Amino acid sequence: MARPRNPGPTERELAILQVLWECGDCTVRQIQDKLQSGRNSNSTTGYTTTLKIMQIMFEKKLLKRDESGHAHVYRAAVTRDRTQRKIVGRMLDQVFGGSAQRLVLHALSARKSTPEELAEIRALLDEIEGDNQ
Amino acid sequence: MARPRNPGPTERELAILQVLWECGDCTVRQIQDKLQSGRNSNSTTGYTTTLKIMQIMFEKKLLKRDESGHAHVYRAAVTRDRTQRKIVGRMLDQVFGGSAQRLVLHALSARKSTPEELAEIRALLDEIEGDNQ
DNA sequence: CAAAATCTACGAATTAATTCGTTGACATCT
DNA sequence: AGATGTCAACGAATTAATTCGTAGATTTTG
Repeated sequence: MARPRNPGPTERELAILQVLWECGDCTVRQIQDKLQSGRNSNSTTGYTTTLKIMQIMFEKKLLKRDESGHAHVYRAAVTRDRTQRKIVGRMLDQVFGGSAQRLVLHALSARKSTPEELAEIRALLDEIEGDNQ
Repeated sequence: MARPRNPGPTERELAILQVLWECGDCTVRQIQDKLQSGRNSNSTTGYTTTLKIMQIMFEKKLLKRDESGHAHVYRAAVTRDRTQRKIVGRMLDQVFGGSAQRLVLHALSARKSTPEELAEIRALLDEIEGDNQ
């Protein structure tokens, strides 16, 4: 009679995954430092908060960890690609009614892309059209 | 000492906005029927639940309503474009580290697009490149 | 070794989101 | 008018997410 659990990683969990995807294996302390130093506009959170979230992520199988040392060393148990794909897929339905086109339009207008990036997107379009024929 | 309020519309609120954006003005009953008939894979929710969410959305200024009749008539107070833009912007940072390109790649591979849609995306790319020069 | 620092684990507190039940007002039907 | 049905408002209950405090174990430092 209440909200069912969210399928994917939450916002905070995603921030932690970002660090792990970029930096590889980390202790909680390393994640905490990265989050604090590079925090964009979020509130400062304490060490135990980060620890707690990572423990939950471990239970959810979002992270693996090496417990041999005193400080546990964490690693992402899900790939960046797969996670991003799931999130985009869900957002396509929830926000864009399944229209990938509208999503792309907004994505391209939301940030300025470099000419190189635009060229890569063109290449992808070529690839997709090639498959269709 | 807890979670701050989410900035944008929640998942359920988004589902209601989708209907209003597509169908225009609606009573709670109409929204409820649409959600039940077209529900994809979500659990069935009762009338009062939908009513409650729409009342909260009214308080949040996400909806306007005409209270002159017995059954209130609701209307979206936020545009689809603006809402989608915000959500994409937030997701760009949270999920894709600001890389619009990666988001586009996933969006295009997540769903098959028609040749017409792909052509429109090309046109948009042309436009963007024109602006840059 | 003793003191200080660090880390994990446990549990508590807070809040937003979600879900309904119930009640009273109003409308429609017979 | 009386019975029946619809609707808004209120409040309660549940759960996930988030945030820390504290205690006990381990490591490092003097």
